[in-house]
Amino acid sequence: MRLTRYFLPTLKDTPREAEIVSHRLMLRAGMIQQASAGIYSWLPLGFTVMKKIEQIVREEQNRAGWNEVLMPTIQSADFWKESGRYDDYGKEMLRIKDRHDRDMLYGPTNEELITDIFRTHVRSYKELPGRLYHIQWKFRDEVRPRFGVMRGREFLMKDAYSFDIDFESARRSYNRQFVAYLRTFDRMGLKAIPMAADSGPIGGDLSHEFIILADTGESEVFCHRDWLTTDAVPATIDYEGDLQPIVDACTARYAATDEKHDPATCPVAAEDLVNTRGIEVGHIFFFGTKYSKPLGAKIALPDGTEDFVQMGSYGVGVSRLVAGIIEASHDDNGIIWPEAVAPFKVGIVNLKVGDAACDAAAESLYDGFTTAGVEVLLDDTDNRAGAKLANMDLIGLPWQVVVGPRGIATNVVEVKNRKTGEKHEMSPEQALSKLTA
RNA sequence: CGGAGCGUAGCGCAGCCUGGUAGCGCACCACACUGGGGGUGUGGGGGUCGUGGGUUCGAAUCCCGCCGCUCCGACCA
Repeated sequence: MRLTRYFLPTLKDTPREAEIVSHRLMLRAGMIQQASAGIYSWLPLGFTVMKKIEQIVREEQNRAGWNEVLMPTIQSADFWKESGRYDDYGKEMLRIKDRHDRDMLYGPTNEELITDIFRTHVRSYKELPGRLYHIQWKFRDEVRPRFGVMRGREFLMKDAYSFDIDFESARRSYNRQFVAYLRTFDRMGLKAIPMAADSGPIGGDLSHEFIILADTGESEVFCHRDWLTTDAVPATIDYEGDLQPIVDACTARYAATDEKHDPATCPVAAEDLVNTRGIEVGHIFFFGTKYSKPLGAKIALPDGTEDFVQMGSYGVGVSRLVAGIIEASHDDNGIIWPEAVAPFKVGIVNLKVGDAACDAAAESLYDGFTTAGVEVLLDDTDNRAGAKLANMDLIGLPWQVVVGPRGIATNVVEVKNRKTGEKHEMSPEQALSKLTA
């Protein structure tokens, strides 16, 4: 992509409304534009990153054995009346009426719809486990949206659901998601810690929030010091095998949200306990027959009797992750994208557009990267050098290749690693082979 | 939903207290000089001062209503 043809409205000044760093940087880097309170338009750079995150989530859900579907954003209130939640949900649910005066709503979540899909088509235990997910926009009319897309009213979320014959089987579904989440966040360059979370009225230990540590996080969390230095993600995973040892190993190391943490019973010595803040990027839990019962989702058992199906649900805040990754990865100059979610891998800066040698070298590099299938952004604008370099740091592409008249005279460009700040001079050919390897 | 604050050019702000017909920086346009970390000069363009009403000879400024947005708290992916 050439910057002269790319819609990237970066800002030098920080818009006043933005308080936390990810919100500031997303606005400054031209990723989003606020449409109204808690509702945002996604501009090209932000949209690209969000799609990359979405794709990683999708790949890992598929790998874990879930089938992707797509349920609508607008739902009939009928299902919610059936589950009893139409009255319970309160003002967070956006209620609307269609032209026939029917009660509709913009879905804040999808248990009702997914359960309806399941009950319509699945009659026998032989078809279990049922494993479906979708990635769809949600709307929750938060009293107080804040922090940009971190707590928007409209947000993109992956929600997966499982249907099992009994608790042991449900636990296996749960473990698959647990492990899939470890992989998902790890691929995005995040250390997401699974923390024991409030499991609500169902009880039991099958509820974990996946939290990335950040000072600006909304949740207060407690974890063992070892979490700060260890990596919990196994290199290879056999989803058909027994995942319990992996989950056990992970949950053996203490980590809990404040609602679950109790100093009186905490097994970790005070000097080993870290009390910090975090951002919830995922939440998995088992809720048994909470929805299958009111909605009548029953299956035939081997002995010919019927029973309600055991359900779990598993959410990842896709749009929130865009902000979460920035919170976890930035410096004073701007964003530092982990390569897996970077909008472009390489940014070429032509310091002197119009200079024949610089233009030729920059174009040649651009063609080389493009041909090699490396996503590249070429700054071919005629801004000043300082502005271009500052802008490139701001948008945080992992690698910068700086082409200037001084270096190109001796066939040298500068390759900079955005994260470490390391700069190395080399020929354009070497830069190409280094970054396409 | 309690508390606080803010709406003046695309962005950041001043002007308001003490009413007299709107200004600064950045950005934008033109030209010149410049050119390796957000340049310099000259000349331009752009604003029903959130909105409705009131007071007044006169309202961005004073008064009342409404709308929007943000922050702190309680609640949530």
